[in-house]
Amino acid sequence: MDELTSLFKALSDETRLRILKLLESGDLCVCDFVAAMDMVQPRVSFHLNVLKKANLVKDRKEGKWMHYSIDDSDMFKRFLILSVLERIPDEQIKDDKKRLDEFLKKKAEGALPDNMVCNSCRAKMNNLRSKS
Amino acid sequence: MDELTSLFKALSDETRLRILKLLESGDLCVCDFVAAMDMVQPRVSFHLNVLKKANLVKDRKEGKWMHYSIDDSDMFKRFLILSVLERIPDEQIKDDKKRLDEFLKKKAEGALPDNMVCNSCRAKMNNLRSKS
DNA sequence: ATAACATATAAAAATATTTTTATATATTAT
DNA sequence: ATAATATATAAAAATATTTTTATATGTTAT
Repeated sequence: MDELTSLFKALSDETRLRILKLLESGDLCVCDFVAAMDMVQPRVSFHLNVLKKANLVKDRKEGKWMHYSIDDSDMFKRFLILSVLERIPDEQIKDDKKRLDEFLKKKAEGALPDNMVCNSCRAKMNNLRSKS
Repeated sequence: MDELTSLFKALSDETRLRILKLLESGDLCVCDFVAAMDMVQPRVSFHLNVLKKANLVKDRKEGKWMHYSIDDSDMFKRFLILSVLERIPDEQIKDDKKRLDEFLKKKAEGALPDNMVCNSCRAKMNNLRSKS
């Protein structure tokens, strides 16, 4: 029964639902969450870890960055996540989204040297640049 | 988001999953849970209340007894409950079931006067009596 | 090598949940 | 009316989770 309870426990926290909602449109690294949710980094890492232990997200290391994304390898969890995402209107995380976009834009505008930005971040930055 | 988190919070506790599993085969009153799970009554009432607030169970008063049953009026919750029930093998609550059956049998054998047993309890007792 | 950075982890503090114990309320029996 | 029973609720104690603060680890830049 432990697997079930820890799965639901992972989903029973607002901060973690905000994380899943942010991941809806693609993977993010820890510092993106920190900026988007305006939280200190260990707090974000703590929640990412809860989600990871429940197999709701997976991580991938890219240089010194750690990227998190939704783990949809299990049907039931996948269904749960979809149900959750569709029940949280975008409106509810608009502040997070706004801060995230600003952060990504700032990253892009900072004209940081190539080696300070990982590949997937650069892709997102370019995407943002072409929009504005 | 509160409705979602309190729904998952309600499902994130082993005691409450045991309650749902016991309710799989029909409604029960508080004293049935107390006997089945071998717990003090306020503890059972506390968990029933959490489930009720999350609209996972509903209650019905019958004389001095309070009967609880699964609330399947909402599709999503219904699906969640079914998913949970099918993921908990009967084996895992066999002790609860055993104590419940013994309690119901004892109720029946006690030859309690009619007015001490509510209608739905009597139905279950008769059912048990005919089995043994 | 040293510094800067991203992230993880540990320990302490703050907060929330659960459990227990005691008591209140409502219903039915005597 | 009074006693007995079923359940609810409140307060205190126990436990678990979350947040913060400080520090460790690993990676890349200088």
